[in-house]
Amino acid sequence: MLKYSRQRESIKNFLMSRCDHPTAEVIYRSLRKDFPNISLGTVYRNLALLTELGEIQTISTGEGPDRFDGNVAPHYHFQCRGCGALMDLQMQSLEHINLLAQHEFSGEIDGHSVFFYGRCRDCISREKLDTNQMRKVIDRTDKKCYKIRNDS
Amino acid sequence: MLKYSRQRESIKNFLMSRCDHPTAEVIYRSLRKDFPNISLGTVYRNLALLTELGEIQTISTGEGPDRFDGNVAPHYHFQCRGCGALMDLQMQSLEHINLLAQHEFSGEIDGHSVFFYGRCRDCISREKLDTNQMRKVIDRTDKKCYKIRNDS
DNA sequence: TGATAAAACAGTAATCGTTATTGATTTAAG
DNA sequence: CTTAAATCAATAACGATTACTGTTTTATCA
Repeated sequence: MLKYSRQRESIKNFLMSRCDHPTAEVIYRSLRKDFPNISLGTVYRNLALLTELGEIQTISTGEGPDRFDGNVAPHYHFQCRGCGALMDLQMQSLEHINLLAQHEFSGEIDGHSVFFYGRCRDCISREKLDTNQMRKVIDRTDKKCYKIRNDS
Repeated sequence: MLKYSRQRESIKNFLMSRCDHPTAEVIYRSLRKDFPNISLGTVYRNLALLTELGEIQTISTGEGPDRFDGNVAPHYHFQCRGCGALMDLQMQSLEHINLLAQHEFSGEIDGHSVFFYGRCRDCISREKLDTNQMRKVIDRTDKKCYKIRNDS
């Protein structure tokens, strides 16, 4: 039987308030403001539990620690080769690639995971700066944190 | 300066002889037949070096240890949810998905990684067996180990 | 060849991210 | 309010990988 816990609720709320897919460590450091005695193990345990319940998503990037996503609506991710930032992509579903993969395959394909790589806008700006001998930044647009809707 | 090493050559040869994307541990255990004193650190160091040189590929599955692939020609992988086996897929390139991802994105997308999931043929057979109260296997086709050509 | 320097080695300790264990605390149901 | 189970904090243990150390191998050049 699942019992309520303030720590778990707080972890979920924190994740839903962010779009940068924080690590367990980042969540831990933030939650210590509200729960000075919370332990990293509690964070990991609840992240695993919430993932099992389907309330959040665990994202394994294959480089460094896992990232966590409060948005369980299907969507794809981009990771910047420059700064490592992980961000959501607004794009259609790629269901059709399952059929392409199935075509010459003897097993049963029922899903896929896709990551896109490249440079984020900020790193592109920074590179231009570097090649221009650190010319001053004139206008620096802020990073947008858009939400992909869960319902619809 | 890069110097020849028998251990490194052997690791590369071993990887090129297989299509099951072994882990460092598996490579290590196999190489101990030829090099009784080889250390796991040597295997890891050379796998990292060979990857850097572009002679092999490191595959991070996000579940358990990394896998290594002697085939650096671009191709996609399938992982079985039943037995965890990682296998090559024969399918066309998915270059076009980069454009789909780029469409509403402000950075620059230059690559992707795709994994497919499901059940391999062997696990599907095993499941049928289970539901049929372990009826005897009549004909069991062997696992094929095909090679995707590096040249073309 | 033999001497030399750099690279690679085996062996081992350390690191990182994560999971498991323990005895105390919190939750929810009677 | 009692009780049992779930959760907790603290900490130890774990698996995969990397770093360190002193020795051996490789390639260069005398």
